[in-house]
Amino acid sequence: MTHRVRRTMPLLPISIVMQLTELTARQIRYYEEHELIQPARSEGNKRMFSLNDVDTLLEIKDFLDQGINIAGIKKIHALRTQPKIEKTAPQTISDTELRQILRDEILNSNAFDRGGIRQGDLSRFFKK
Amino acid sequence: MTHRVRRTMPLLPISIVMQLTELTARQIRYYEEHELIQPARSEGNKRMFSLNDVDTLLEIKDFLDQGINIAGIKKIHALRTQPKIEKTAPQTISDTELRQILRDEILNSNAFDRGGIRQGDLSRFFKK
DNA sequence: TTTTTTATGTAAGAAAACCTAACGTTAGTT
DNA sequence: AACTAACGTTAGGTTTTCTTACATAAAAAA
Repeated sequence: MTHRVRRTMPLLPISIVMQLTELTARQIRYYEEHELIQPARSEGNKRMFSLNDVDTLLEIKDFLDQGINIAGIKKIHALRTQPKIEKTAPQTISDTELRQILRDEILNSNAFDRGGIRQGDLSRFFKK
Repeated sequence: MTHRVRRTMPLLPISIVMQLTELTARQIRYYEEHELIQPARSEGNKRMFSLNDVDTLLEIKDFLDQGINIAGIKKIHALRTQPKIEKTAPQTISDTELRQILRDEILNSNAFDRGGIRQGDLSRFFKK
């Protein structure tokens, strides 16, 4: 009967997530509104975030810094969670959309002199 | 400037800690009152717990189940955080106290048929 | 260059969560 | 019988979070 804490367990209130990600509450809610994250809710309707949610938010932040817009990030997420291309279900991403995303990526890839391209890696927050 | 999340970082509100430990808010506050834990506080004075705090609470729960009282647990904690016996600073634990603690331990050690004697191990909550 | 859209800021009012303080309770101890 | 330890419970107040709505700057589109 012992439940288990995982990276998917809703543990953190929005105030802590704000600290961890340096995002405002408005931003976090906006990203949820656009279905980039789906934080759990407490009984009283308060958002409760998992470590994975924080990971995703850090990733979103990184992508936004790279000039990719929310629509683009949404597609990228979709591509990752459902990367199998079945012939029964045709892809919802048009060629033009995909090309636009990639073009944005390339155009902005060296706009800033940043280090690695690891996005949304929560592990960098952990010491031990 | 990147801050880091550690096991000592205050992340969790009391409601989540209640779920993780299956303790009531009253119990948790009571243990703090008796200095078994020292959770951080938010700007607005709300308790914020670290993973280490949760660990400690699980340990406290285990000890209480074993029949050790709060005073005893407090001593045990003190013995662990300051286990060096300097001749300059004499121990504050009397022999009678120590014997009482050990006697309680022995008397209750097989009162229930439980498995290992690992106390307060948060790691058992983590899957990956 | 206007117009629209995107990604936010900000404010208001309500509700949930948490706080301290205080008194009640129950099982053990003295 | 009286006391203590370890809570439960209630009350009133404060903090945090919620939704909704309107404002805005910069970028994109027309």
